[in-house]
Amino acid sequence: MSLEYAVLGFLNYQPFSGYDLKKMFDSSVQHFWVADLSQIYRTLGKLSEKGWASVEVVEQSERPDRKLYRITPQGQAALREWLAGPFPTAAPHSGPLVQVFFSGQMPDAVVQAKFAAAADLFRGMLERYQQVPQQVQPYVHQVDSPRETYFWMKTLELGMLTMQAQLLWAEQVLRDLEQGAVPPLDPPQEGEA
Amino acid sequence: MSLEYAVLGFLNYQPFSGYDLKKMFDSSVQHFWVADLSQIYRTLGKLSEKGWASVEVVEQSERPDRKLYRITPQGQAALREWLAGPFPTAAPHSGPLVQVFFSGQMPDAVVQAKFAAAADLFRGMLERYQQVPQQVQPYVHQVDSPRETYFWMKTLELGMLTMQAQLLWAEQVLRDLEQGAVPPLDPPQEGEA
DNA sequence: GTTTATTATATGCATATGCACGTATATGCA
DNA sequence: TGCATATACGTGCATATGCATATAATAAAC
Repeated sequence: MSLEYAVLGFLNYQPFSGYDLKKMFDSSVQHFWVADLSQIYRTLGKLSEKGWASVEVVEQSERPDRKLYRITPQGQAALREWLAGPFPTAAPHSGPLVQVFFSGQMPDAVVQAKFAAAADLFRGMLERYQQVPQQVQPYVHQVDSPRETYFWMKTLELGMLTMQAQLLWAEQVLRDLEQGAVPPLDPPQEGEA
Repeated sequence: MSLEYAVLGFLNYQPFSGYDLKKMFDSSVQHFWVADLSQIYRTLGKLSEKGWASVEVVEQSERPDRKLYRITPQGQAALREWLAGPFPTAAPHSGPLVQVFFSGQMPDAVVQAKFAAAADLFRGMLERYQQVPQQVQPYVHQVDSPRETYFWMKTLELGMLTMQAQLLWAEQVLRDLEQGAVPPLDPPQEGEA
């Protein structure tokens, strides 16, 4: 449901085609919302069905036609209503933490490899997050509102804070493993002895 | 997909009925995986279809019959394989952050109310997390493995760290709002003037 | 006395998402 | 020549999830 309003939020800045929206998503909110292109197209379809957006076909020679979507007054009203409403709290579902929860069933070597990979992954994510300001730069100029920029940066800040926390947490497990601070597997393995 | 392995992970400790699994989920992994009862039943069905779990109907007088699910050797193999495999990285989708991202379109009063509510929500979550150790206590005794307990507690620790970070972050926005550190809305409103 | 909660299992339906694939044109690279 | 990539729009299918609802018995609360 939030994708609908994310798209609406972007359309409230300026008209977009689905293809351009995908770029906008990838360069601005990738740290908290990864949007599939097909999902964006489906959402745009729903928005125009509801009358929350209007479509204009822009013909291009040498390139496929573009469909420019523009937010309607009804769309703006719906967006405002949603933004003023309660937080869309979703139940958490973390696959990685499921693995961590049951990691005690694996030997140290496997756990070590897993957390080393996780730490690398977190470091990579952090680096990508650090590039977000440059990536949104053109949009910051286009929208040209310090207030918007403040909240955009706030979402990035939270992403970096939590990613940093996850990295530190994984590194702590790695240290515990090195120092023998993780209780050992009771039955060393099964089979040979 | 991870739910399947979460259920399998619990079955690897001891046989469970769907109803009891729901209680296990709610008292141990609620901070990173909230499971719907119907979803648990469906997953158990799939597990026994695959031969990863066997079913035993336990008849009870005065209560509905229970279906006790037991992990099979194939199930144990599948679990081990998954646990040793890569992290199941899922694309992030945060509805709340979508709202924050577009909050600049709302006046200060609305934003203030939203972040105050968010901070309250985060505080409530933190309190619930703090009760998890007591809630898992019986299971800690049953499973009786310091190694398992270590990783169980690690997931809780990460949950508390990130929740704490979110709370601090929301309180910072609230302070910015109070101190006028958030850039103002350009067109005060629309309509009257 | 009636409603609600607890124990216990399940189906049905709407919606969201991911991934594969299909269509079409033009450019650049090997 | 062939293949990948960028532009641009989608459909189809499998799966996951949430919520409502059905069934059925007992016990407690109002």
